Amino acid sequence: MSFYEDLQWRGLVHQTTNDAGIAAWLDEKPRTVYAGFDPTADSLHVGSLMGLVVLRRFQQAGHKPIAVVGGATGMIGDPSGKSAERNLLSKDELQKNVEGIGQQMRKFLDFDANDNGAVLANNFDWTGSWTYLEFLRDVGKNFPVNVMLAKDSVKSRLGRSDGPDKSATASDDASGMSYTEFSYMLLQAYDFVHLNDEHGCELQAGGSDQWGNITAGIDLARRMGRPQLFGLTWPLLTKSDGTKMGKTESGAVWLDPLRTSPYQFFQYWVNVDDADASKCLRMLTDLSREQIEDIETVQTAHPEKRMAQKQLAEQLTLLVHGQDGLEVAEQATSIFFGAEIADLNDEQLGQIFSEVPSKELSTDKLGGDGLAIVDALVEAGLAKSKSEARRTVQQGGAYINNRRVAGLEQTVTNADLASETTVVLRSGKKKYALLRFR
RNA sequence: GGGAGGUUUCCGGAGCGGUCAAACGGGUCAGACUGUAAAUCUGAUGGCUUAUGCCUUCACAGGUUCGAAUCCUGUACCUCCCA
Repeated sequence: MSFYEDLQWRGLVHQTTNDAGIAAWLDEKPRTVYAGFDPTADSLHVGSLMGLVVLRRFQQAGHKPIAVVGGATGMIGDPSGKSAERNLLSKDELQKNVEGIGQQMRKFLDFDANDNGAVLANNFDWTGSWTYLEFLRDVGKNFPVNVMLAKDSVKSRLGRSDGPDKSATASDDASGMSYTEFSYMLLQAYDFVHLNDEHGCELQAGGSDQWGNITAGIDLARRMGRPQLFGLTWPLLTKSDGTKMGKTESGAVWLDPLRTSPYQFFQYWVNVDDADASKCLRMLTDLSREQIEDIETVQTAHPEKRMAQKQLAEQLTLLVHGQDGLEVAEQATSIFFGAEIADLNDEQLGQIFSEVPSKELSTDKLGGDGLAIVDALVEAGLAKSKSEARRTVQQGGAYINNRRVAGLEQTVTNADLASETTVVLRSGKKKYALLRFR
């Protein structure tokens, strides 16, 4: 199976600018490909995973990937897929974000390979020093406004309902767009030309919402006398219910362990719907076609084993957080789902329960008869009042180190320390809190 | 400007002088079931050293009564109707 066929099988090809020839073109010799990333935060999130994984695949197949962080375009805001004008970020914020993102990319791309080492570029570097007049003369001149107006990304924002897809063009939220956003396309188009000049980049990949920007770049290159360039888009990663992948009630799922812990990250994937799991396996993991098909067979026969979700979580956590992150996530998972907590040290507990609230108490409390379970629950913040704590215990919903509390008379003593200083309390299925005794 | 009505525990909403910490529904929290799902079922749901006890709560402030969320007076806010 060729590289391109593999991409297709994985469902990573949505549209290309040359369906007939691109497979052979990619096989012919190593190509240079680029994809852009939005520096709206100092970390990437699951939404950006597709781009990273696609570039990674290209690199593994021998092609040279360029990750472009939009330091310049980020100052303007891509109107594609947005329904409203975007807030602009300051230069400093963007600089910080670009650095953070570049760091994360190292996990996906090899920047040191000899022949096809990945390149990280920031388009602010080649656009930041432009003057307005230069830009208008060199780039703007090559953009017919009527063509720009015909792009879906523009059309939907202007609320014109004469597009090919009338239903998607919600004319009732015609919020309009500023001249600044209108110009976004020109900047991204020029990126492609620049990368072709500097790195011989011939292919731009992006999400399907980037199609208009990609073709704009190809058009611009032609008008400016550059070679024929190519474009490829992947489908947007959506869930079977139509919503975006990588969002939880509490916000985006980030790749930065400080924003989304390895455990939470792992859990996100374990909880993916059955209907979406195998799609994600294909698109996002490095597993081979055979492996994935095996998993799918098991999944169909025994959905309750959640094989696809487990594999997905394991593969992606390993990729994003490394072996250590995966181990912590798995350990945390077994503990959060009932395994008894014992024989751990403070450091392990601290990692596993990093986002669990904790409270420090004096060691004295453990002496004598110990600390009454009801008081312990209140101290740990798991119950608002003693009455509430009492109810929880009576209903069998209180746990010390994942062992169910037998009754109201039970106390927390030295024997209950799960590590040097810490007792893990739990109320109900998922609510944990730590008591640290100093 | 004239007229009518409302304000209750997280929300909606009963309550019409004692048996009201206050029906019922929703939510929430526990438990069971389960695939770390959904649905369902069970229990709990003001606080207090769990008590046939005490304290705080029915817009706010006073009053009548042995006794008030319930009656009266005033204050604030809200809704509706007629101009």
